[in-house]
Amino acid sequence: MNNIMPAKKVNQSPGINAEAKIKAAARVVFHKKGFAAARTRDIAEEAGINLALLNYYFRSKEKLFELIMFETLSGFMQNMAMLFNDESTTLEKKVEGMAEKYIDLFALEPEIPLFIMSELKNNATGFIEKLPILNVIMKSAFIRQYQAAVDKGKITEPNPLHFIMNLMGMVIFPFIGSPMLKKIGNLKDKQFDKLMQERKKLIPIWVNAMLKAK
Amino acid sequence: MNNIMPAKKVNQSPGINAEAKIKAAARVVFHKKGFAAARTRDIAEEAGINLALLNYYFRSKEKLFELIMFETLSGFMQNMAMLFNDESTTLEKKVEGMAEKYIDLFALEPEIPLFIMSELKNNATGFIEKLPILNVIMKSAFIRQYQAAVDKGKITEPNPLHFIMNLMGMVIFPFIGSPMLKKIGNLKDKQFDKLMQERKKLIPIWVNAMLKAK
DNA sequence: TTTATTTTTAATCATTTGATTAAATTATTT
DNA sequence: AAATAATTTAATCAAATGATTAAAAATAAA
Repeated sequence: MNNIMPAKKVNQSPGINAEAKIKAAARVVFHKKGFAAARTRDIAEEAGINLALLNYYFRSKEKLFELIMFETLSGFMQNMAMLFNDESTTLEKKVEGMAEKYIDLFALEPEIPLFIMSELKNNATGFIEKLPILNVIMKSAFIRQYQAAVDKGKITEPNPLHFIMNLMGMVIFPFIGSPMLKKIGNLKDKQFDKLMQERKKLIPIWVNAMLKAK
Repeated sequence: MNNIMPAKKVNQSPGINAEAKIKAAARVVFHKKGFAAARTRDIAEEAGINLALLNYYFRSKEKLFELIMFETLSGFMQNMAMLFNDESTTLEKKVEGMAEKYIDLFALEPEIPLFIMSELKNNATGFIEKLPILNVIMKSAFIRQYQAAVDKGKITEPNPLHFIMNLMGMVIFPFIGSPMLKKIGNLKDKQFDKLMQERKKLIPIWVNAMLKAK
């Protein structure tokens, strides 16, 4: 049969690279609807291509999803890995970096947090196990610095996981709960965005205070 | 004479029970998979009833979902409304109450937070608009107490929405991010549960420190 | 009992949806 | 240009899925 993987090719005249258009469309649709609610026809329409092309280039909805999921997860983790393993910065600077990088990222693509958390719960293709970064976080420079600060009495809570939960909760949750939060605060999108920008500076201050609380 | 004792399916539950069984099963399946990924056949199987019964009692998958969603949301909001509007307790006590009630709730049903946030994003049936509670939170006793504390200089951040985001983030996010957090911390379910129990006491301490940070 | 009503089931329908095929079109190579 | 290869499309398939129907079974009413 003709289950031939298509050759890469420079495509110039009619529409630009159809494969790239499908991938970009898949990213949009999957992020917006999640795997289960996304239809291949949605993706084809978003990409402006014939439905058969999707299977021609990516073989199946599952394969295409795995690609998008892996790229999305990698983008998400890259920031974390960089910041956590930077030996040259203080704990405080790492928190500032986390807040700034992630709020910038999610301000551009607000659907990423809920997408990642939802699809990781299913973990249909074992994504969690395929993320080596997660295994080394607890051995990162960040964790060593945290432990040292605990030993010196500069941080009250000895378990760094609580700290990670709090930091991620403060940074990520507003994007996950935005529909509810916008309703509670009667916020337009612009006002919400402004709040998120404020949080880039506020979260490090709050976190600093928390670390010394007892 | 009627000596026919039909030993057919006497032990099968009667009808008024079937409706309740379907509803309970729908709650389990919808919470676990979300609306899009849940199949009516999943629900029928979970309930141990014939598929046609689902439509007989609830007319459609959508109608059944709306029922479950509404009940789940109401349960979620009830705690919040009670605590926010209690004139007799201090801000600090309200925070303690929030942490305790919600962690207890989510420890029993850990899928609720992600379920609610995911389905609210779609907001297919306008759930958000149908929740009057959300409209009155900003006029609650909690908010008045917050503003008073800001005026007295006891709280640094003037916008109570930041506070709500932080509190919800710290309480709710760990349940939303549990697959990732369990992997990072190499935690078994029991260890994770223990961390959540710890947070009932820790969150009020952290929040207290945050409020005075500057 | 007998009749009527409610509940349950098996079978089936109609639509949706992921995927395939064969042909048409476009591009590249000779 | 002719031949070959790559890309795209229209048409269709097959399975999944929400929903319906008609009949059977159980229950209540007479």
